[in-house]
Order: sequence, then structure tokens, then C-alpha cells
Amino acid sequence: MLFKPNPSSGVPIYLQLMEQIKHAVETGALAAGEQLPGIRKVAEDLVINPNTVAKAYRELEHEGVIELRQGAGAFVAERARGARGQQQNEARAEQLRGMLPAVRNLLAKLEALGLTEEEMRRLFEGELTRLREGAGETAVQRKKR
Amino acid sequence: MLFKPNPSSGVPIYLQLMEQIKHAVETGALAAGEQLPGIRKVAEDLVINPNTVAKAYRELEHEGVIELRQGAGAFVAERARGARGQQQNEARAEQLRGMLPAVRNLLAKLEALGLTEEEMRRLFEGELTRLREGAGETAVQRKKR
DNA sequence: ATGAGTGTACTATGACAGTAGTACAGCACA
DNA sequence: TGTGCTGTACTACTGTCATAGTACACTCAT
Repeated sequence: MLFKPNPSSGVPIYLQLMEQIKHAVETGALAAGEQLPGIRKVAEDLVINPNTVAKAYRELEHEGVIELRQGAGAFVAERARGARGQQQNEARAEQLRGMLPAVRNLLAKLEALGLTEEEMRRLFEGELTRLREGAGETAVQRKKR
Repeated sequence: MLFKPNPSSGVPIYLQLMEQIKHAVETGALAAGEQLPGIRKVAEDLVINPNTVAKAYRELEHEGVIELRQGAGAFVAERARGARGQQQNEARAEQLRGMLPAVRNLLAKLEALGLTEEEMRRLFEGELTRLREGAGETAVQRKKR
């Protein structure tokens, strides 16, 4: 298991960990019931404090993504409802995996243009915001009226 | 002008502001020399503290994205080198805008699948990480050997 | 029963984001 | 020459992230 928090991104490490684990669960890379590496192991691998990992695990349990069993370890929740409302499991994971090629294809194009990782992120986030808001128009366009 | 920091994302507001302004400059939505809204105005619109906006502007000036002229206001730097090394300007903005349809197309597909914004973000970030790392294999796949 | 490994629970500390409030300094336009 | 707008610069305070260190409680395999 190898997660990779980016300490310089401004996003708290424990949040990044949570996101990456959720992603692994959502795509089925981590199967339901599967055991996650121990707190100390993860902390050691990533050279971060065990408390930080513990916090991520605790939050994930609170969200129902994983189950913590004292003395036993951390496990992906059986009826992993992930970040969604109800059950999803394999069917949904399949759906998500099906989108991977499209995502990778886009990223490849962006990389071919010489975009930095930051620029890609901004591009994506920017359009995501546009989607979230009313849609049709950009924030800046709105101003120009 | 309407930027939209997401206070619950864990990313510092001033960083989000910076990202969104950079994005606007990169895509040409904000033209070189154009004036940005005042610190107090932005702070009022977003219901955040003027100091937070000031910090974002200050950092952006330090990065050469904008110019601050006391008493006059904030302006997009003429030879906006953005987050890149040298000049880019209109040519590069054109390139970036050219990619927008592809990005929107992907987002539309993801939305059609009923993905939440969070899931989209994780999908993108996950693949971005994969790209950054050695490529071929996923972190979790690596474990399973 | 023992021991290694697991999660849990504290306390303390440092760094920094963000808020709040105030005052000052420069530019532009009527 | 003002008046109102701009950015600049403080100080103080609160909350959170992350680290560090320690101790405890539970589980599982031997």
C-alpha cells in the first residue's frame, strides 16, 4: 500500500489520506472487508506522525468508509457506502473504473501540451466550479456585463 | 467578478483565491493590464476577511501574476508569466482554451454517471498522482504483489 | 498464558490560517 | 484642493494541523 500525500499542496495530510483511501475503495482497488495497513505502518512509510494517520482513520470510520476494530486493525466497511448515500459496491466501482481511460486520455493530452500539474488542476477545478454554479457563464464573464 | 472559494475543502481560502485568479489569467478570462476588483470589494462579496484577500493579492504579486499599485488597485501583470517560467500570454491562453471542450466533455460524462463533485475530484486527483508517480501501476496494485 | 500487533487516549508544543479592528499612505478624479 | 478610493501595515486573538511522547486496552496467533 502506498499513499502519497503532497505536503506542499496546502491540503491537510489527513484529508489527503482520506481522499486517497476513499478513491481506492470507490474504484474497488480496496475490496470490502480487506484490511488496511496499520496506523504505525502507514505513518512510517509516509514519514508522518501516527496521530495524523489515526485521525484520518477515525474520520473515515465516522463516515462509514472503514471499520476500526481495536486490537485487530482497520478494514474496509462491508456495505461500504463510501461518500454516497447508500450501497454501491462492485457495480459502481465498475462504473468508475470504466471512466478511467477517459480521464487518463485527457491527462495525456494536457501533458502533451506541456501543462504543469498545477495548471491541470486549475483547469479541472475551474470547470468543476463552472459546473457547480449556474453553468452557462464564467465568473469573470459575469462581471463584464 | 465572482470567485468562489470552498471553505469546506480544507484548502486555505487565500490559496483557492490565488488558484482561481491564476486560472482566469491563464485562460485569458482576465486580460493583461485589466484591473481586478479591490480587496474590500472581494472580501465583501465572498464574506471573508480583507486580510485574507490582501494576502492572496500579495502572494500573486510576488509570483508576478498581478501588479499592485497603491492607491490605484490591482492589475493583471502585462507580461504575465503566470505560474510558468517565461512569457505565455495569448498564445498559451489559446492553447488552454482549446482544451476546455475536452474537459467539459469529461465532466459531463462523469456527471451523467451521477458522480458527486468529490468523487470527480478524487478520480482526477488519483490519476494525476498516478501520472506523477512512476505511471504504470497504482499504489494499491503495488501492494498486492 | 504470553507477546506482538492493533487501535485509543492523553498532554504539550509549534506553526500558521483566518478573523477582527485600527491606522496609515498613495493615487485619481471632480 | 479636497474626497474617496486604493493598497499597506500593524496588533491581538482563536482555531486547527501536525508533531512528539507516553501510556493503556484489546485481539489474535502461538
